[in-house]
Amino acid sequence: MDYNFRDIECKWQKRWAENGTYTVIEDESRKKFYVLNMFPYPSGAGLHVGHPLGYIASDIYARYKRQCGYNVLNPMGYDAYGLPAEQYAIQTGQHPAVTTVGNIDRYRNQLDKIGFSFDWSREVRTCEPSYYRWTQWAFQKMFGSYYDNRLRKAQPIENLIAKFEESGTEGLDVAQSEELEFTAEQWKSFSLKEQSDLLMNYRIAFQAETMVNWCPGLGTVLANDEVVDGVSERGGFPVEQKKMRQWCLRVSAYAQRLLDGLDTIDWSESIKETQRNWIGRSEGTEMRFHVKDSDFQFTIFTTRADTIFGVTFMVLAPESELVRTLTTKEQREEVDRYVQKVRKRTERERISDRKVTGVFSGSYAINPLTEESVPIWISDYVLAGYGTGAIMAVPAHDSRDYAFAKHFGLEIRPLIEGCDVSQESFDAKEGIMINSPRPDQLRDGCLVLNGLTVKEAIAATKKYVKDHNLGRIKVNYRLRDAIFSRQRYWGEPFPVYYDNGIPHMLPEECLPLELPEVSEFKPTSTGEPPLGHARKWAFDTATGKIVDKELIDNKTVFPLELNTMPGFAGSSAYYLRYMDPHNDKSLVSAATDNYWKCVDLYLGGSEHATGHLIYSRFWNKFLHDLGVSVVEEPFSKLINQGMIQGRSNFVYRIKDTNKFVSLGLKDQYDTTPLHVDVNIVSNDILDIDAFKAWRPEYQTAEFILEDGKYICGWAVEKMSKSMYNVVNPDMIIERYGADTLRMYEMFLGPIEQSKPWDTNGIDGCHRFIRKFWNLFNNRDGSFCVSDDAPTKEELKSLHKLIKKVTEDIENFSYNTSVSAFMICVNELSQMKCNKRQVLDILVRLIAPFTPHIAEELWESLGHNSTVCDSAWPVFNSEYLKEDNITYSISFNGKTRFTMDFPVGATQQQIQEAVLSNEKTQGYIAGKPIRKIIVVTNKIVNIVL
RNA sequence: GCUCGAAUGGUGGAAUGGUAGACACGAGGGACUUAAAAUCCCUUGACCUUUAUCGGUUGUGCGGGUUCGAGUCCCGCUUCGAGCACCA
Repeated sequence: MDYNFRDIECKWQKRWAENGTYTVIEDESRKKFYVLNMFPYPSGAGLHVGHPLGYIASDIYARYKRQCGYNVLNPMGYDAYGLPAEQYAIQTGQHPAVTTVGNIDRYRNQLDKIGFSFDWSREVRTCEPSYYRWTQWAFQKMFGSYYDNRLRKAQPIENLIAKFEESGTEGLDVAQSEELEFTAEQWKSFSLKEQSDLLMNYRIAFQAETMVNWCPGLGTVLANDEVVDGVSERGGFPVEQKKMRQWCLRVSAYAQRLLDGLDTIDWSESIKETQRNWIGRSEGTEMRFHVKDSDFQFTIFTTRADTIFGVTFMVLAPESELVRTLTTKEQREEVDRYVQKVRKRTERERISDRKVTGVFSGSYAINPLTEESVPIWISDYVLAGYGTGAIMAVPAHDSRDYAFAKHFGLEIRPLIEGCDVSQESFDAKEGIMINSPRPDQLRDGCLVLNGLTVKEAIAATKKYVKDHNLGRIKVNYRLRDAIFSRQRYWGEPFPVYYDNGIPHMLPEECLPLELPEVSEFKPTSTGEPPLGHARKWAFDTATGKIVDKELIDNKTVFPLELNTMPGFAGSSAYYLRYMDPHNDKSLVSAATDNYWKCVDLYLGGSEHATGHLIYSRFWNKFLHDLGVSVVEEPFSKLINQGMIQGRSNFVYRIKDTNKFVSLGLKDQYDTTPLHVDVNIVSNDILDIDAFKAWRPEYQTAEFILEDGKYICGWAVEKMSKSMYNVVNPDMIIERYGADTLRMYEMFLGPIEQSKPWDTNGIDGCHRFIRKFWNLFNNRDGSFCVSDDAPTKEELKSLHKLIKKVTEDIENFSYNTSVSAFMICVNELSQMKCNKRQVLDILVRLIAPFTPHIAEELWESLGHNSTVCDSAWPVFNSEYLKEDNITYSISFNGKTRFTMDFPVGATQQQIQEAVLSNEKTQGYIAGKPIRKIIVVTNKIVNIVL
């Protein structure tokens, strides 16, 4: 029988589906292993060959683990909410649900052809009520919680309310937006609305007026990680800063735990580093400065407390509340003008144009240590959102302060021995301190930093500030709270209604709150989000039903929230839902959660480093505090598969003609390179007839050939439609089969590396699979496995392979194991090996890589079970042992001759044998041998 | 600017400090064939030498170092990629 991959793959895919081969159930008697891919957003373009790379890699691992006896969970689902479907809906009126389902079907169809071992009975879709019910539930729990810094844990908000009733904010140590102070009496005197507003300062899901990234092009706000270089990640529309009341998640409360957790997980150093940067922990000092001729004081944050004696001015962020208070009458007009001007600048302009600008506030601050007064300036190089929005400026040791001081002619006072600040500031945290004031110039006590190193000086100043109650030691994080509202239709609705402007959670039994139908997907004419179009969008507290909004009476029927949740909401806990996808009592049952625990191997792109991978770690930690997720870190091992880039081809058109010149001759003409569809190019040779048929305007094209061929140029670019370099997996499968595709994707290179797709090399893998098939099948098509005992050489070749493949899979080094298969099959076919004992093992080894052909051959070997349930072969080193070992005898790094020694020869025996060998007789090139070193790897090195 | 990672033939890429370039593509040559496809065999880093074999020199971005021995370890650069970036 010939290798007919189409029939074989079709047959087995059908059989797997019918028999539920990959359905998995919890089984306490077996060890679990949880493999997960980042679930895809089903885009309209379908899959290209880059998408399945990670799925194939994880599928190989999942199948391998299964053969090793693990109970493997390998689920798949869809991140179904997202902007493209909604944009499409706005343009065409097509409901996003319809588009999404269509795309999902297409994805499923494509995925099924590749032969994955997914358990589809556990599929989740984030846009289905039975799924997003638990997204809404988690949000409500966050609303009902605050973060206790002492316990390092989320707590029910009721505990905090009880505390306020008893003793107000006294001795409170909790995560909060701003530090508030009130007594129990004050708390009790507040109105309901005031209490509600105050609690927002502490809740983990809270509403706040914040500066948000407003994207007019998309009509919504965006999270920080959704904004890249001042434009929206999706669509590339400009983003501006705007103050809006929004739902937020207090991710910052978990900053330290998110940082600490990184040390406990097996992720790549680069992605951990990215997260560390994003969290941006910095240890420093907060210091209070009094304002001259006033009782007013304000706080600044610095990491360089040691430079307190070099402070020559202060700077406020233009958006800071302090600006209003500290601007004097005389300066008001100028300051207002400046603040207005700054506000108009977009994020983008700020980044591209870093001119030094600023304005004097008119006030002076008093240095708490020296009582010296220094001017307070306002400039946009200080950010309102970080620290306190105010800084002490030390131009000698901070390049930004330096630039500002030079521009406005302010004093620059160096504090480190030997540093030259005439051209630039000295920012390094090293050197010996000088220029401390004399003790009698200090306000109280004495702090002399002279002679200390920077590090010592920082510590000494911190201690001084603390001891003299001038401020406190403070750790700041760059990580901001996540803005959680989107003014969109296609997302999870908030299970929230409003009573007199006070948000209330829908009762848990009313979940899920389903996304309503709307007449339009655009914002309303009054600027409300799309849900403003929904008629049936009010909550009746008396009946617990969703009713028409005309019935709103603000007594029992209240308006519902019009915002929806952002994309990361649904993807933050989906790995938990896969464990128990049909549970309608809880997100995941305790028993199931306790069995699967966490994802053992997570695969996905590194582009989610500061988005999904932070949010879901945060989300999981919160659930963990609630007692839901038993393990604090959800993904114990993470592999980031590289992007598959496109390999574009070019043709060169001679200017103003319809004539195309081959690559090697193009320099002789004035040409324009044009992208040409890679699917009509083979080995960079253009299929001229296909090219003429490709576009009507090329029908009459003429060509200047070299050697009778048209050679195309090429370049590596992103795989995209507009570059005509998209390669579709369906097409590859049609031509070579899924097994070849799987092998080739793994063969391309290390899984973590980005690399261009080049269909040219695929023949090698296809040839290999045919060769493998031919070990079992004669040329004439007959099955030809013999029951003879295998030879020593055959077993050696086989066991070398078992060892290599097992190690490689464990190390995710699939490309080298594909090579190992090729070598082994080559050797075996040269030995004409068709022994059952060998082939039986070979099939089991290759099954994770090429499951279809493996099943087919496994069946023809006479097994009744599937090969995916067979045992992983055991390596036996006995077969690799040799009688004699050939040593290379070398000096000066060159092999001079070889000698054979029996296995187990001692170092001394070898040395003596080499010394007395007839070729040396103790001398080489007339010089006596000084030293003989026996190197493990069959090499003996001689030193003269 | 700070942090992390990388650099090996025409290409993708192999090498626990131990014979660099496995494996594959591409290229060249050959066998089979009316021809094509398919299959199989040989050559393939560069340079020198030779009719050919044999042989030699050189070679992993650059410059040093450690070592009997360095693509691999250490120090100093260069280039490329990624992340963060007026974060005080």
